[in-house]
Amino acid sequence: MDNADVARIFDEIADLLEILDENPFRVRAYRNAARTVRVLGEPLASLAGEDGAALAKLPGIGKDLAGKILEILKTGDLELRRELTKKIPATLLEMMRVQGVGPKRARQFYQELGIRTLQELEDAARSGRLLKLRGMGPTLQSRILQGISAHRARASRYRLDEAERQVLPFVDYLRKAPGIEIIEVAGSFRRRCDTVGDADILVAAANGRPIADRFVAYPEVGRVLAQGTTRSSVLLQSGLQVDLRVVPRVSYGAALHYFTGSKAHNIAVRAMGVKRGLKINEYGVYKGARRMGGRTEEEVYRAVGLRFVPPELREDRGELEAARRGRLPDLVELRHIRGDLQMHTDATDGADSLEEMVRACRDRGYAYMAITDHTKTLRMAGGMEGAGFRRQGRAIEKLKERGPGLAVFKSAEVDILPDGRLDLDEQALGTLDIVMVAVHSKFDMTEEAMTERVLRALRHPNVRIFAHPTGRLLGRRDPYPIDMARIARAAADTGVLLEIDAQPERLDLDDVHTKMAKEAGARFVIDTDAHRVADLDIMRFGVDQARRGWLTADDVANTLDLAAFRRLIETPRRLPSAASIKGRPRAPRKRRLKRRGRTTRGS
DNA sequence: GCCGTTTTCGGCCCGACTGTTTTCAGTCG
Repeated sequence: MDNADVARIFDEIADLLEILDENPFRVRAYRNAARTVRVLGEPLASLAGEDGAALAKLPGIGKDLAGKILEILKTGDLELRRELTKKIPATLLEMMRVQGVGPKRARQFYQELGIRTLQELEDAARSGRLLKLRGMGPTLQSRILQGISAHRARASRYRLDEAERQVLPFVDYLRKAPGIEIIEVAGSFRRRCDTVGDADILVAAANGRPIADRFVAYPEVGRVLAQGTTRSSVLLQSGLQVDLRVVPRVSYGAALHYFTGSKAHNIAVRAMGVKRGLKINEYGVYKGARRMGGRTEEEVYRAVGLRFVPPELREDRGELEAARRGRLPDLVELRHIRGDLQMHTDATDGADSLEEMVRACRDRGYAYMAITDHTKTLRMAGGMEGAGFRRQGRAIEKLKERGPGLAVFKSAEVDILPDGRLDLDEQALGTLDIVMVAVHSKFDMTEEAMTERVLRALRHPNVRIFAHPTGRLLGRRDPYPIDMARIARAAADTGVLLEIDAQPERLDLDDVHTKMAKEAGARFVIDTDAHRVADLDIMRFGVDQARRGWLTADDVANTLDLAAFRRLIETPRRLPSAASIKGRPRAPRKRRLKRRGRTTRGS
């Protein structure tokens, strides 16, 4: 059982308790615990110990929930969950995923009509049986039918780049509505989450009516879910839900803060307001009837004694405590990036030539770049043997004579073989300026075996960068099992740089692992893994994720100027320490103090 | 079920829209 399994069980219990109309704060406690567990960088199992005392120090997890985590880790399930599912079939939970069906209606369907599954609900709605229920009319019944078909059709979340392609043209269209003073996309899109569930467009305007009218008339709209003067929602034909909010200019900052979220961050900020006798809502900050601010986000934060928190950090992962202490990180920006360290050419699976990639990097103003074609085991990508890299090396040398306008490093994305050896002979490795390693095969190993495989590769003295460390492909392939906490400690120990791969379907490392690895002392590179010239422009997605992982420019090696970067890669790497060689987890660090935010070092 | 610059007990964020209801419950974000 890993962290995600524990989180899933806690969420399931929250749903079941909600259907049973239990104390809503108890429900929230389970949801909070699920969230804490889900964003925890290291495995619960390594933190648990015998009595779970360290678990009870995690935010939102007390003695009881710590015990339940231990129970899940030991038995794979919870007695409480089995008890609850005796009263309420777990199949009701899928019904609650349908828009318009919440805990009350799910229970009503089950208790009064004996409906247990989504299919039974659809049958009942089609035959009109739902109309017998109190509070249920023909409109709701057909709305539920629509919700069921949308639920079946929908891709659950969109990658950030896919969401951009849909939302930005919509914003351009909406911009032409009369009376718009400001328009901006908020929500997880503004926080630059790797995937987006729905898009929130926020508008400042005196009169919301004409804006809502234009909003619902957008040609790509498939269905209008709601339309009001301040809030409207549509479902695009693609399945993406887009919400519109219109507020007066004077409330714009409070509304932007609120609709940017995250929900957990907002709740925490509002709770801080409550302690100061303030009410914070999307229209402003109020003391009694007196308005204290809300025109800008800065005013909202100032009201609760905080500095402005960049949207990428607003996940209630310690940013409020850091803001209170004036220790928010000065986040890395796209303009800090001086070079791109992973890209492919037509020598393997890239589309463009060496010369074209070099010219494109120079045109983007970089000071340096690295060519990282694949090694031989990756046959489907046309991986090369040592001879191929020597040939490419000569081509790079020749190019340099013509003065390409930036430094071009000879590199390779070397496969880590299943036993941890590298897929390139020592002689060829020695000719490269930078050795990057990655896993591309045999993903089905155990976590222990995969971790040892990678650790062995990282101990090779030539290795500088570990690329896309978990191998995930958003929406297509789960990360392979690997103990990232151990990998991060080894990276910190040896000076191997961890990659944040900017491909929107990778974004690997993700934000949670990045923050954890930073706290372990690791450093990073952000690169595009470009397979054609146009891919070089996706660097910004990698920077977004790095920011979500709390990285500053100092944490990212390819923000160094050429001279400093050259020194870094020409300095022999640190040898791994004994602890790292044995792969033994270090003694638990003194951390995870009770208060949220104390888990992160200042930056 | 958690938590403590009011507290170890009594709180726990806040508002909009819809459909059904003659005053509000349910859902959603």
